[in-house]
Amino acid sequence: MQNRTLELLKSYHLKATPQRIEILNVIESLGHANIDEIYEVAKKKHSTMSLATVYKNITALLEKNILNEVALNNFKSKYEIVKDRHAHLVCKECGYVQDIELNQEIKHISKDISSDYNFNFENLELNIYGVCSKCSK
Amino acid sequence: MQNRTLELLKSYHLKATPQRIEILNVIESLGHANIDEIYEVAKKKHSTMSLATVYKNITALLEKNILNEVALNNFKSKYEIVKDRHAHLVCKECGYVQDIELNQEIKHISKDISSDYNFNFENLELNIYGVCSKCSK
DNA sequence: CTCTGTGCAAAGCGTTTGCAAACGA
DNA sequence: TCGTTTGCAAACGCTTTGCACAGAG
Repeated sequence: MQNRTLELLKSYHLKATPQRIEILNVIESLGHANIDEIYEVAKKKHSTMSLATVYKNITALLEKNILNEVALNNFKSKYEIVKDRHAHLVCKECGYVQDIELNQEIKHISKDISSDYNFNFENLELNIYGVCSKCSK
Repeated sequence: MQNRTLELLKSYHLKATPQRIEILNVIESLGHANIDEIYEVAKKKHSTMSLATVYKNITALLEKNILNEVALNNFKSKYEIVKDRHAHLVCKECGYVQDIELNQEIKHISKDISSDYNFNFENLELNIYGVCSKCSK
């Protein structure tokens, strides 16, 4: 797990319990994962890990902006470590999410919106749905 | 309700029941609505309308691509009548969703992606999160 | 007339909550 | 030591399902 994440935990007075660290490790290694995936993988290292613990931690980490929710059509939300702006390729078949770079043009949009629609911009989410190479075979 | 929608129902052999038409009317008039909102509003005209009917219809209409799901961070999914590409302004406070035009630049992205990532592009969803004018007062 | 759609009640799941014990700081 | 976190089990709420009846085509 990144040191930055550990520091974030400290700064928010969230204790670095083995369970919490394991959850963060799983999310980092998978890139994006839903509750069940996190639970299943984390349980391998931490046999006593409970689903309730996963839920409680996800909620806490979302509140502190250490994690980000990725709401998906047709699939359960996935979670990712907060990182710089990027877009998602989402496979409609298997639900796999892949990060791609967000090009400069799109980043501009935010400013325009704020003024055009009297909307207090915070962040932008671009999800591109389709079928991944694996599933289209 | 648009005639186009009625034709779509016919072409898919979905019966134009009063309940189904009312549900479509509610979604069209609200723009975007979640299950409960649809149920509450539709019930006003159709006092016998049941929640199960709403669920079943939403599922059927999604399958036929007459409706589109709008998955949201922190809120229940909303549904909209399928329409041309557009983006969403999403208020983090109240969950209100507003359509905005999707500019030309973004539409280009789709083609690039397909080749760059060996990804079979289908559609793109751009959600811009922030606080609406009403909530920022 | 046929077959889809509706409404109800029950079943099924995913998620949250309360609490006692464990544990990090 | 103190306050947070964990794990369990129960509670909760949303969604789905089965079935008999109604109704659209």
